[in-house]
Amino acid sequence: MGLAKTEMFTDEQNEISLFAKVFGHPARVAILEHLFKIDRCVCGDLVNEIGLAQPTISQHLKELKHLGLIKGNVVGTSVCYCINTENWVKMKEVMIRFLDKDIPKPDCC
Amino acid sequence: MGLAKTEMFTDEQNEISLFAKVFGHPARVAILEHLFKIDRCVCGDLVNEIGLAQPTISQHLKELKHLGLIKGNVVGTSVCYCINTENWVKMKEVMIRFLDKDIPKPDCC
DNA sequence: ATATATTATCGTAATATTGCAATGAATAAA
DNA sequence: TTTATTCATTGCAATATTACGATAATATAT
Repeated sequence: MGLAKTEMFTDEQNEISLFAKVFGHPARVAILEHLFKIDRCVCGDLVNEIGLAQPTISQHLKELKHLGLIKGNVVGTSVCYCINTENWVKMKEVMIRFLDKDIPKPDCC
Repeated sequence: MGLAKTEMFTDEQNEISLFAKVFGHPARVAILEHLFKIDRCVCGDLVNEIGLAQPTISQHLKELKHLGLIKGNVVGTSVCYCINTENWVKMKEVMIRFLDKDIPKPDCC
């Protein structure tokens, strides 16, 4: 059905999957890496930087913003985007808690 | 077109997005967490544990296996799955390098 | 007011994902 | 050999995602 049955999972499992899903496209990874690299806020040169069409970039930005990982401020006719550092740190804690489990004995089967 | 243009991104960006995509469904998160929890290898009780139909679980397992994050050994009529610890550590390094960037100054825009 | 620039939204086509019933393959037990 | 058990695979329907052209919305400049 193309629809994840979220009701049968814990809130944490659903949260992890939502964060992971937004990282599940290289364009969004590239947008985030560029925002980190230039440190200060950014506007629409993401289109030039990445090479996808403007509506496509805009759509990816929307998803990142919707999850709270970036912020966008209107500056004149353009929009300045930047990392939402507070939420990024929270997300990082959730994801690292998931990734950083005790490793079981090797060759368990 | 529903098709990511992977050729315009770096290998690392594509790798990150592939790992993230597999975590982008709560069932796969739940499978992995259960495999970590019971520490020793696991077979088909994942269906009971999670509550999705057997073909659905089997499909998710296939994706996790395809990415190398789990291993599966045939034991009689059942199959024992476990974390592929070596690859998990490698994946973790890639993901944490992505997540753990220097945080820019707050309120940059 | 008009023109320009920038970004968001809408609509649409192509493809991917999710979930499961039905079925198949393999092994173990009777 | 027959039957039961377990898991994989196939096929399909429903939904989601990706990408972009066209267009709307907003603000600035002339």
